[in-house]
Amino acid sequence: MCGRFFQRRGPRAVADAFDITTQLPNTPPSWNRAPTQEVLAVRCHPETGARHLDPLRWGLVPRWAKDASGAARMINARAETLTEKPAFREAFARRRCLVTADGFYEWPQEGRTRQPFAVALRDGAPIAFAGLWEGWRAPDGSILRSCTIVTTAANAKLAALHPRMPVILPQAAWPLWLGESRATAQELQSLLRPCPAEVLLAWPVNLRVNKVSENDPGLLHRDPLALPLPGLDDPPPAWAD
DNA sequence: CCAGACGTTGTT
DNA sequence: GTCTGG
DNA sequence: CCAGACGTTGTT
DNA sequence: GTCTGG
Repeated sequence: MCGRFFQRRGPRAVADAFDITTQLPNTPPSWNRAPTQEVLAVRCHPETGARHLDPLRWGLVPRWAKDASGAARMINARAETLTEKPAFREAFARRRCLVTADGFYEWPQEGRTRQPFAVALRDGAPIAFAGLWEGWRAPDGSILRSCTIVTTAANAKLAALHPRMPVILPQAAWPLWLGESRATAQELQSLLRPCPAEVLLAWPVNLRVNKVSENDPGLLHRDPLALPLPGLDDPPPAWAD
């Protein structure tokens, strides 16, 4: 699944990677983005067609929610049931976005020690998670914009860590998912599959990542005490501080 | 009709 | 809001 | 996802 | 155990 991720790049670099020419938010990089926090999402403005990079709260709050407190459990949406679930159906049809990241964390289920792993693209490129967003009107009249990350079955690489993984969309799929080019629900659904195992790296990282308050580049360092796991990788050399 | 849920994950 | 359960 | 709280009364 | 907060 995807319950924690990291984004080493700042808004400027993210905007460059996603061809954003509109105004930039000042959301700082983070090595520990957690549910209920701000994440950076790419959205296509329905009228101008322009791409925007916007801060959204991670954890979708449906329009009909009475308060925003239940959001922490709506951090993921299963790709297989997007069209059925009342909480996501409308957003899937009209409010899709790309949640930007440089990688994510997984905590393997089996095992006594909950050794966290980082997962990233082998080439170090920015990641676009398939996302959905919603606007929720708070009692005071303000609008809370929130989002969720779509999950699918794990590929061979991640199956050792977890049965589910976030949907990572290739650049070619971005216009369709963002609604910049017309797509049927079936076409959109076909984008929601696991990315190829070969493009991913996974390595054990510092246990400090468990604590949301810990947030520095050192979280991504390989944990020297981690037990061997089939298909384990080394961190990208460029990331060793 | 009204009331109440509306989500994901994984657990023994 | 919209659907399900009673 | 993990970490941390989880309660009321009345007391000094 | 289960819920909330980050």
